[in-house]
Amino acid sequence: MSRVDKSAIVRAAEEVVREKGARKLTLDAVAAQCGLSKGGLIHHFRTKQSLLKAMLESAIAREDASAEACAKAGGDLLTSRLSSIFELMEDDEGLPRSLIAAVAEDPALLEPVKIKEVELRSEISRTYKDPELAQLLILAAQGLFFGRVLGVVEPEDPMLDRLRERLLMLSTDLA
Amino acid sequence: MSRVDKSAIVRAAEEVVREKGARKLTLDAVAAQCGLSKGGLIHHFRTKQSLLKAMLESAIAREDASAEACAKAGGDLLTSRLSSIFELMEDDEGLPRSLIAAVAEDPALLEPVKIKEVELRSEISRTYKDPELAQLLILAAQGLFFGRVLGVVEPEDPMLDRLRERLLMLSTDLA
DNA sequence: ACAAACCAACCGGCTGGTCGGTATCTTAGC
DNA sequence: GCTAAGATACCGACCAGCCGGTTGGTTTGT
Repeated sequence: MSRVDKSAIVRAAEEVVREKGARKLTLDAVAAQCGLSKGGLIHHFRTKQSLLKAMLESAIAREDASAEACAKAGGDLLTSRLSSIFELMEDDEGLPRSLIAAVAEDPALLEPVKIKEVELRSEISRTYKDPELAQLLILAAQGLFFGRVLGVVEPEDPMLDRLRERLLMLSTDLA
Repeated sequence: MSRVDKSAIVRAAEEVVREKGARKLTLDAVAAQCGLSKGGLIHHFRTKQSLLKAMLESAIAREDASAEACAKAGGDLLTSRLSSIFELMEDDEGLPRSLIAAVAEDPALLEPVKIKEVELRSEISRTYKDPELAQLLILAAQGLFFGRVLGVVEPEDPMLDRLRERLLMLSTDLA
């Protein structure tokens, strides 16, 4: 066993980005955050890129899990996805932070995100009578999400709740 | 007179980000791009932060000008804003690139963007009977916009045109 | 004993920014 | 109109700190 595992390192990296910004996401900073030497950190992730990749994968997995949980609870595709986006927003901002860090470092790292997105779109096209409108609802949620990522939307903004309500309403109308 | 002016430097910086990514936006790279030595560049922008700031301001000004032009042509507030977002997307990606570079370097640089956003929101609340729905339309366009910034939406995607049509339709319905 | 986990010192390249100088332009006084 | 003087634009060598990654070794678990 090890004192820390990979997921703890990923969390530490997210914490660093949240506290100091994507530009300050250095191996030293991550190592310090999880009480490891840089050498120890490198033992787990041989390059910084591989750490970024793990951060993205972890965030994607979390979003998928969240959407699936909502789907299990009876929500349709659109509602599940919308809920998971909002959950990510309220939650910990792990994905957004990872996104910024990754895209700044190397845009190619976003490939898995892109693939997920394309899958979602085709799934929507297959499921809904009016796929464009369904798309737009997802996009609106994502727009809000990015607004929070960039810090242009305050977390406490009451408008946020109203918009979520409205989106979920429109979503059930569509089903 | 000078061989190059500040706006030329800003354009060069955008070009660097577009070609090499936000992480490679270095003073040396920008200097090379506009045929200047680093010393010459520093003469115009004393720090990298001030260059980033100028990039953001330039991008914001461009978007405002675009929206205003559309408003002059008879569009209402929402339609104008939607059009300007789509125009930015097709155009040169100056703003998106600047956004990424800035947020990676120092999130505080986004303050002016945030202010603009808040203004727009209150303007929408004042103008429309159903401000939430108007908000959602803007957000959807922004979501699309960020999708392009991150490279998860292809520029040639035919869906893009359909979504734009749809958004503009919904916008005129709302007016 | 063997491997995996971890550490601390170190290195080379990059990057933001400085510095001392040169070239080009502007202005003033004659 | 000409020139001296000051300002502005620009150059390129240089530096100090940072950062990703290496290495050679020590500890820890089995």
